[in-house]
Amino acid sequence: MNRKIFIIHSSEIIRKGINTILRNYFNVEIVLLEKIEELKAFYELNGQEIIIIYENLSGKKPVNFKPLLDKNQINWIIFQNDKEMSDEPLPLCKFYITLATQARDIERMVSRCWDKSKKQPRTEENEELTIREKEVLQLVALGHSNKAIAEKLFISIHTVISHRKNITEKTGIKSISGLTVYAILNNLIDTETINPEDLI
Amino acid sequence: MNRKIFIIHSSEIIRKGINTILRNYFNVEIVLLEKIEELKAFYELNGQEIIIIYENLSGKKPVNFKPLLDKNQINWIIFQNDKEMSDEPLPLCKFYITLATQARDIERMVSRCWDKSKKQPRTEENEELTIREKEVLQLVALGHSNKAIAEKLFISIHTVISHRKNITEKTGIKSISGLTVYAILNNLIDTETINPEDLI
DNA sequence: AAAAAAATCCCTACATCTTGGGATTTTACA
DNA sequence: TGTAAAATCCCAAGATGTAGGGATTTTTTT
Repeated sequence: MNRKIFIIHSSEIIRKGINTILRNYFNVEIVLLEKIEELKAFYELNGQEIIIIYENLSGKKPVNFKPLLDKNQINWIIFQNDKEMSDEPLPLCKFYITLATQARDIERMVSRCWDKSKKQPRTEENEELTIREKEVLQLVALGHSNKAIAEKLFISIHTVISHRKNITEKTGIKSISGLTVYAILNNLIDTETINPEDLI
Repeated sequence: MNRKIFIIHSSEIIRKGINTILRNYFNVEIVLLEKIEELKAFYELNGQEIIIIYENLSGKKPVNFKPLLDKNQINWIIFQNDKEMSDEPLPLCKFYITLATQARDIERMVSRCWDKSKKQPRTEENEELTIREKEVLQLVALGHSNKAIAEKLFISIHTVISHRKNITEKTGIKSISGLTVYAILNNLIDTETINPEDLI
């Protein structure tokens, strides 16, 4: 099931702060919105698991998202300024973020919102890349097209595509930039010696 | 001259939010601190150009950093909660960040802090990327498609393509992997904190 | 030698990116 | 307040990549 996190807050600083914190822990799409109204643009999101983190400064009664996104499994986390806690209990929400909240607290809150359904399996079958796959990955990270890789390795483009499919499957990384970072972290290419401008 | 930005704020959310915003615009070291006392660990920093962004919530009279870091050229920007503006004028500081401050405003403030010392020498035909171009480049390096970038930035895909054309022209880098390496080397993305598996 | 794993090759339909043209509106600055 | 730069938007054709199926031949391993 597709998962998303919406961060709705009027302050760009806070939006980006929470985003930075969550990005490190959760491999899901995070959408930053300034106003609740912008959620309307996502009406078509049905049947998704969603966490909404939204501000409730000045102690107002918080919005109930249920009718807004009815087909989705949603949980929400309320961002509340320390000093302005509402007196009334907040509906369907057990989690609060305050200005002072630490990264690990935020991470824990989001985790709990999802934990009840299921933890990411995180298939660590340790699917090592084969030699050929590493060669292909290296060339991908060096900026070569499938066609160019085929020529360089004296194989057909179909084979290259097959290898890339396997690489994507094993690493779980789809994007070229993700693969590039992976290649750097796994010493398949070297940012010290390689000039980005050399990367065709 | 070595330049640094210190962000001092008790809230991790805000520290990381400002950091995320500034990282996109300034290729300098940014240090995040929770308390002013932690600045002491940097006493040895002499003869540097420093900007300190620190919180002054609850309208207290702000700290004067001058004696603290005397040998440095320092400027500071005060983080002030909207609702709690101090009545007395703040010394030597013309810039404020509030909760509601936008990325562009923060960037401008920091720019102005440094602008007065010296205008960018405009070395060579300094084909600097614009702010928007950097934003797009960052998202490219984070693995997003043009379409996804368009949605994320609330612009049309045509605009994204335009920006990418300009980026390619200015940097001379065509491939996504090359742009990713460029982004890493220019601190637009951070391999320390970003997991390649997060790169969609 | 049989089984398993790796490497090779092929296809189609569709999605996405690139290239090479534009044009208009906003914003910054002098 | 006018100008330049930045940001925005649009099109079409062709290139390239992706997703989903396969299949065959080499190597390795047991």
